[in-house]
Amino acid sequence: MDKDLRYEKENKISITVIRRLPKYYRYLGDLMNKGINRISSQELSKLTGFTASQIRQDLNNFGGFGQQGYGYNVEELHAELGKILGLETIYKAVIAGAGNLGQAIANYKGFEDAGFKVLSLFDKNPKLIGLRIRDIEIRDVDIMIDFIKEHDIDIGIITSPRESAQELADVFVKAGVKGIWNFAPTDLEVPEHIVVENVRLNESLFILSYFLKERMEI
Amino acid sequence: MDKDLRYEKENKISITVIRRLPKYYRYLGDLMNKGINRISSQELSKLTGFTASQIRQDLNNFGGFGQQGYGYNVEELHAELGKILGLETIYKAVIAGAGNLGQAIANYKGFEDAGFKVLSLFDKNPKLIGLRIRDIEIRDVDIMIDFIKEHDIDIGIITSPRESAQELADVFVKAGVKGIWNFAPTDLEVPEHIVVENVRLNESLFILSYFLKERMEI
DNA sequence: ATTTTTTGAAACAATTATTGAATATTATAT
DNA sequence: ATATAATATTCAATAATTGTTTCAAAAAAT
Repeated sequence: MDKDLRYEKENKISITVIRRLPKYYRYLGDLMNKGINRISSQELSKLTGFTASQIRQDLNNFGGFGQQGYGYNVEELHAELGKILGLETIYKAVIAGAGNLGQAIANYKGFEDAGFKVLSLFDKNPKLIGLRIRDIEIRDVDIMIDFIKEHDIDIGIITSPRESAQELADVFVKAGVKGIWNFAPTDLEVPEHIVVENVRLNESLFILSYFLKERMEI
Repeated sequence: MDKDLRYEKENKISITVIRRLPKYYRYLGDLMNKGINRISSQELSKLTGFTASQIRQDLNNFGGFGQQGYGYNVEELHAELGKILGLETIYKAVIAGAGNLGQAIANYKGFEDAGFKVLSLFDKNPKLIGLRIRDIEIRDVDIMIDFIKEHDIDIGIITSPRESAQELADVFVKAGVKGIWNFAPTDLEVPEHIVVENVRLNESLFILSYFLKERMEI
């Protein structure tokens, strides 16, 4: 297939659809754990809160996984969504910023279970360098670029204060990571081919505040 | 004004608009720090990436803050957005789950600066109880309900593992918090009048994964 | 006083979500 | 075993929402 055509084809699935997939994936995982092996869009609707038709349309973007009169096979759909989300791949990651947030991420087994392996943390604080979170070592940020190149790291995670975020992103890009997971409250400037996903804790809290205020006023 | 009418009026501003406000607020804050006191929608567009007309439309939902031929007064618009987002209020919060993530939030000065004051952390781990993060004490989760009632806490923050999240939410609701900021990867069931804002770290990471995979395939 | 800038509002376009018809499968009843 | 009813997806059409473009009016700059 022509590369550009392919790109267009892939590209036509909108971000709003993509952002719903992880939720489907999560509920399907729950169903699997409960030993349920069959589900209709209507039942999934009750669980997720999306309408049944929206769920069907979302899933149909990627192929006809369901069967008329039967519904969806839980295990199969879970696996398909895992493939779509790229969760069958093992990604190698490093964390820049070994404060509480960086440590929290390094500590969280859930990410490793999903195929995201943190190989090292980096910090400039001498008191932290040399320590270990689980068995992940905290190294000097000065050697980060070499470490990334050497270990062929896919994902750089930024959990530093805002001020150093762009600088760290530059190092990540230079070192050759493919994606950046950014927790700093700033918009990173990176080349087009680098994927950036932001976690905006501030914004999330502000939105909570907005609705709290709204609720009080009514 | 009639309560229901008021509600409808408030309600007609869509969540997609609301979710853009914090970004405007952030950039306006940056501009203030740079001593810039005037900005046009076109300049804001360059900064935020939203179109100028969308910015004007968004802001006009809340009132005509701009002036033809001049643009927007940075300080004034920043203040207005702060009001809209409810940031002039001081919110009292507690954190349920004093692991790395809970500690990270307790440690983050940025939240306190924005008017969110963490009065206590809670955990069931005896090794943590009694410790202090900055000057915030970690207390036994068993006394959480009384603490919340006594101190008239507005926001409950859940940074516990998934398994205990719903239970903690129930305690929060019973104790009378108005909103919950939930970091656990589960959908909480709470009464309608409680505001819940979720931070889905898992989903964010999965979306990064999706785009990484997509990029590799092209 | 004239030109330029810039907002705000309305018209238009695109995207996203819902509905309904057609079709296939399963379960039930005979 | 077969026919029938109920269930549930898929696909196309429609509706609703969201975003962009256009343009008149107002203010600022020259």
